[in-house]
This record gives sequence, C-alpha cells and structure tokens, in this order.
Amino acid sequence: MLKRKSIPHITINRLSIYYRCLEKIVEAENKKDYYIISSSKIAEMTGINSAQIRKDLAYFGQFGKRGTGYYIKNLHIELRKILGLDKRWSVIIAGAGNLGQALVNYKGFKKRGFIIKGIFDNNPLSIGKKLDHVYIYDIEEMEKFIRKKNIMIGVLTVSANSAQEVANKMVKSGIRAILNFAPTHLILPPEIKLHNVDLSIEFESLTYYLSL
Amino acid sequence: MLKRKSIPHITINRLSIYYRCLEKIVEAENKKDYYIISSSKIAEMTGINSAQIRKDLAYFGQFGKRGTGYYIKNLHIELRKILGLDKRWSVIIAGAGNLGQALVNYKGFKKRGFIIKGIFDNNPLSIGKKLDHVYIYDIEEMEKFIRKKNIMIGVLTVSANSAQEVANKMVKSGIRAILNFAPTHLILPPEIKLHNVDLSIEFESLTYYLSL
DNA sequence: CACTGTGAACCCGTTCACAGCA
DNA sequence: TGCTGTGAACGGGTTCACAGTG
Repeated sequence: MLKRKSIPHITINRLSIYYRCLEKIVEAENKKDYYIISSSKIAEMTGINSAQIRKDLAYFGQFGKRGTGYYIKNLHIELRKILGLDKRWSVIIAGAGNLGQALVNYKGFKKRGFIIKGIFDNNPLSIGKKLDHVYIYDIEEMEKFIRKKNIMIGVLTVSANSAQEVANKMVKSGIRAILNFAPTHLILPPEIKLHNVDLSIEFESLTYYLSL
Repeated sequence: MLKRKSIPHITINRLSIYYRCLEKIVEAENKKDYYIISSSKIAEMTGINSAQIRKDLAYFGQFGKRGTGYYIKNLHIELRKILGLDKRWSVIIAGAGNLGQALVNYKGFKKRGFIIKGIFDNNPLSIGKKLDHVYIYDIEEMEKFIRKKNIMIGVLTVSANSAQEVANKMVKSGIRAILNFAPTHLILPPEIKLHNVDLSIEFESLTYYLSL
C-alpha cells in the first residue's frame, strides 16, 4: 500500500468506526433501495461531524459521488482494504488472565482476520490447557513460537511488572506490533507499532468528572 | 470541588498516568532520600513531555517548589483528590461475559475506591452465581438495584445490540456515569458522563500501520 | 438540487523559552 | 544554580463554507 503523508492517527481510529457502521448496514441489508449513504447519515449514526468524515475519507481517495453519496458496499470494501482487514493476522496473547481470556473469546476478531495462534503464561496450572480452542503454552516457548509461526501481533495482558520484559522478548523474536494492556510505559524500538489500552485511565477520568 | 474552566480531557487522562507513576514510587519507597521528583523525571518515566506535565499540574494549583521539584507523597495525595480517588464509588457491571469477568477480577479497582456491587446478565445459567465474591443478578432487577444502592457508575460489557437499551435503563434509574465497552454509539442525556472503550479500534488501527 | 471534496479559518492542545523563585 | 510556572509561538486537527459535479 502507498505511503501517504501525515494522516492523523485519530483519523485511522475513525475509519474503524465508519467500517463497523457500514458493516452493520451491509449485514442487515435486504432492501436494495438502501445501498447509498451520505456523510451526514454516517455522522448521525456515529456522532462524528460530517465534514470530518468526508475529510477522513478524502485522505485515501474519492470514494463518493457528488450529489449522491457513497456506495455502501464499495466504501465498506475500500475501508476493509485500507485498514488491512482483508488480510489474515497472526496474533499471540501473553498472559492467560481474565483479560487474556476475554480477548480469546471475543468473536469479532476472527471475522476481522485476527487469528489467535497461541496464549502464553508462566503459571504451571494454566499451561497445557485450552481456551476456546487455543492452547496455553509455557511463556518460555514464546520466542521460538513467534519465529516459527511468523507472528505479527503480540497482545500483552501480563502485569505491569513483567510487561517490558515480555515485550522485549517479543521484539527480539521479530514481532511487528504490540497491543499493550499493562498500565506501564513501554520502551521499544521505533519500528515496532505500539498501541496502549489503559482501562484504569478510563475509570479514573470518570471519577474526576463525577467529583466536579 | 471547584469548577475550573476548560481543562482538556486528555489532561485528566494524563493525571491518571502521573498518579500511577507516583503510586509506584510511594509503594516502593524505603529510602527517605528519594522523596522529591522533578517534572523531567516523571517525563522520563511516562514518556510525556516535561512542560506538558508542569502545565497539566498547573491547572490545579502550584504543587511544586521552584528549583526543587515536587514532593512525591504530597503530589500523590493531591492527584488522588483531584481524580476523586479518595472517595468510594459504587459500580455495577452489565454483562457477565468474559470482559465483565475480567473487570470484576481486576485487583486494581478496589485499591482505587471502585466497589463492584453487582453484575447483571440475562443468561439464566449465570444468574445466581458469583464471580470473585460478587453476585450475578437477573438484569431485570438492575433498575431497582441502582436506585436502592445508589449506584454511581455503570459498566456496559453487553453486546452492541443491547447496549443502548441497557444504558437507557441505567439512566432512568439515576446512574451518573457509564463506561461503555460495546462498540456502538450511545445517545444519552448530556448530564450523564459517558466514556467509550473500543477494543476493536485498537486492533484495526494496528493492522492499518502494519499494512503500510 | 444534493452531496462530495477541499481551501481557509478557526480552535485548541503542545512545545518553547524564559521569568520567577527557592 | 536548578526547576517550576506560564505567556507566547507553534502546529495540527476540526469546522466552515463553498466550489465542483453527477
């Protein structure tokens, strides 16, 4: 795919929202008369400003027809390509705790091309068991596994204490992206894509606003 | 607490990061010679620009000493107050799926004052059971429960389809904040604090960058 | 006429740079 | 001197407004 200049990260996040919005329509669609959508209709469904939507889409091409709108199926397919969801992505999860389990069981992933190849933990009681048809392996075998299976994405659901160490192993074995759920600041080489999800922040900012 | 004008939401999120950073030091602290911290030290630990940190803190007061830095314990306590973490918050979770379970089991919540009072689900197989000492109730009883126990925060880990409906019930019963994990755009009265956490977005933006 | 695509204006968070102070 | 607090400059994402077009 082409390298385009300075597309805001938040635009990419919104593409994912548009994608799901269209997906919902495509899956519900029976009537043929509902195959076009306008930016203001998407705006209404997502709560995002319609000019914002048009600008976001315009980063990637001219998908719409002036005076008409966007062809739902076409835009859906384009977004899937842009987001890389037309490919398969091999994923491993480090940490077989509750969050790790929740992610393994999430049905939406397979549909979007994310294949969870293995879960890794250091707890002897977990190792060897299965979660939703995925084996839990000893974390000692993670590096070999990543290399052998050419894993692209590693998900960290381990404790904050061990997150950096486990991340280092992932990087050493050639992983290309890490989704970090541990509430800690990871330091990684710049070529590794790193996204952080911090659930505590969401709770703690809620209570700030409740305290006002 | 005083109402202050236009503090960016993202500043609140960062306060939560500073808070955890200080917490880590306070808990590890044995040596008395390590009781002051500079904004550049926090910057190093969190990856956030030091001017940003000083500006964020300055929204709420002058906590530092010029030429010296910030007293760790003092700043820790101030942040706790600002974030409302010195109070207890009654929480319920709607949806006893894997994510709901993961949240119930997360140890960090109790420490920060979040008390999970109940879990609600519509699955007869789950109702009546316990998750980590918290009962799972029939979702039909949720509204009564919220009113009776004066619940402040509702967490939505139900499906996207039912999220709006369950949220409406929460609002009707007097809940004041909702943390929504369902990948859908909720429409709520403006006085309800709403935060969304969308895990799919994080995965899908990763694959965008991997596809470049 | 309706709706997209987009330059320009706007707004606001970030970073700089330095005055203020221990 | 060292580090905070902060006005000012900067940068970039958002919104406006309208030209372009089916």
